[in-house]
Amino acid sequence: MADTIDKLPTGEASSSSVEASITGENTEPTTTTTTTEKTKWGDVEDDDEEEANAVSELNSLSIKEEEKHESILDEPEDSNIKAVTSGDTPYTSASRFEDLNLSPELMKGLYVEMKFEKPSKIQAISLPMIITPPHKHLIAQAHNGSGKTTCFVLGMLSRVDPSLRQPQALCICPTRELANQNMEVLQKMGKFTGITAEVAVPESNQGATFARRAPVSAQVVIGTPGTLKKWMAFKKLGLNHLKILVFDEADHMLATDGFRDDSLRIMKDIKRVNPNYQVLLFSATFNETVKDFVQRTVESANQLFVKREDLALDSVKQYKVVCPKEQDKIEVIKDQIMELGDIGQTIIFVKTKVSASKVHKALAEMGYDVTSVHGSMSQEERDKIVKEFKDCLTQVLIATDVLARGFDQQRVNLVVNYNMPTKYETGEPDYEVYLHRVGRAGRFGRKGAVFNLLLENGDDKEVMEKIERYFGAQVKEIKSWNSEEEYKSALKEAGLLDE
DNA sequence: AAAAAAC
Repeated sequence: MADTIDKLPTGEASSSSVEASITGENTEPTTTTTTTEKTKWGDVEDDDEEEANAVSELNSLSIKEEEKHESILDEPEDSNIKAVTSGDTPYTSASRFEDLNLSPELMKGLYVEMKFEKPSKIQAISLPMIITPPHKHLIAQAHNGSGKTTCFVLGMLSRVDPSLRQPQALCICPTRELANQNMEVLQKMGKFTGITAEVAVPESNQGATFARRAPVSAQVVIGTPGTLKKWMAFKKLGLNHLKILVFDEADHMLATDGFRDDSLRIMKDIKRVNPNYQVLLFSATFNETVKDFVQRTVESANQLFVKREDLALDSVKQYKVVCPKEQDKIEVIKDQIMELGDIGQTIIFVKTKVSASKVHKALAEMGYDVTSVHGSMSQEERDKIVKEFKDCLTQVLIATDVLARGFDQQRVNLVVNYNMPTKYETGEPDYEVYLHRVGRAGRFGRKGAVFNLLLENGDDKEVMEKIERYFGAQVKEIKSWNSEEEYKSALKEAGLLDE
């Protein structure tokens, strides 16, 4: 992870309003707090990082910060988060990490290693819910780049008993890259705690050596579904002391076209051994279908949701360009992006592994230095390409949706949709994937831009319109696909180019 | 007609 902190949005207090309502007996009005201190976001890893707050007195409920002025800072969590708590446990938003009763070792990790100053919005609200007994389940939605990772990583670390050398916390991720990235965050944040952790992805511990390996003694395990299932099936991962299970990108982990079967299986196996375990579901997106399913599946959970219209990141400007032919998309990338100079890093998303190779080849043949990642590459190759990009050794990365979710590289300022995201079965827009791709830019409130490259013929224009309508987002059109001036003014408007 | 995980 980068230790450098580049420009962080700072500014006067930004506030947002958070509503808390309660299902259950008590319905008390929420209290209002206004944040007036300066806000400074710490360097964030993947999806998030932050801290938590604590639970304070058991008064009524929670949490509400009303706000007035629009924030002048590009804070990703500027919009409302609707909180619904289950039962009568009162929670108070944590405005400081000190409110969370964390161990001194963990606090040191937050301040010294992570360089955090104070909890982000989602952290302030969710951490008390995660940490406070009776440790109810949590379904939490928050914006891309707003600090979700910190919520669940801190949640896991704070719940582990360091003296018990057994797996106690488990985190399931949709890709190996995300598992690795989350592990990096966990090790950094937990650096002074002595808590042990292990990644469970196919690449490690394989083949003949697997059968002979000792059962996991690491206290936190982060991995991908297949490998975790395998470890469990072979009794390498004991569940007896598991007290917390986290699903990163939870909507995808519980979608029928995602990892629902694996996820349900793992939940069931843990529940059989430990009925009182805690489940945390985190994602920036929960469409109505998945939301309904998870609400029925993870019962009596505390819930945090963001309205669809509030989900788009204000700091990331979106544009669309209609290209007459497929080849013109390559021309756009070549003339308008590769020749731009210094605007930070770029990710070009494509639909298939074959397109990834094609686009890569086309640009490479023109002499441009680009790299690409997709799921057919060897794990070593994937790791190498991703690491080079994270180390800023490469500027332009072509990727399939392997990297659509969760991938945290703060220097990504530009996202290009070479192909629009659509659902496999229906051809309908994949709204969630679109939002996640956009979220690869503008991490933690940074400025960014998205160029959607649409083909003149076909469904692209309709797909784009539906996405605009769905999020109520403003997507400006670049009228002439080959007009350098238009791209430049777009990038200036997005704040990526100087006047 | 697919991205991803992994058997």
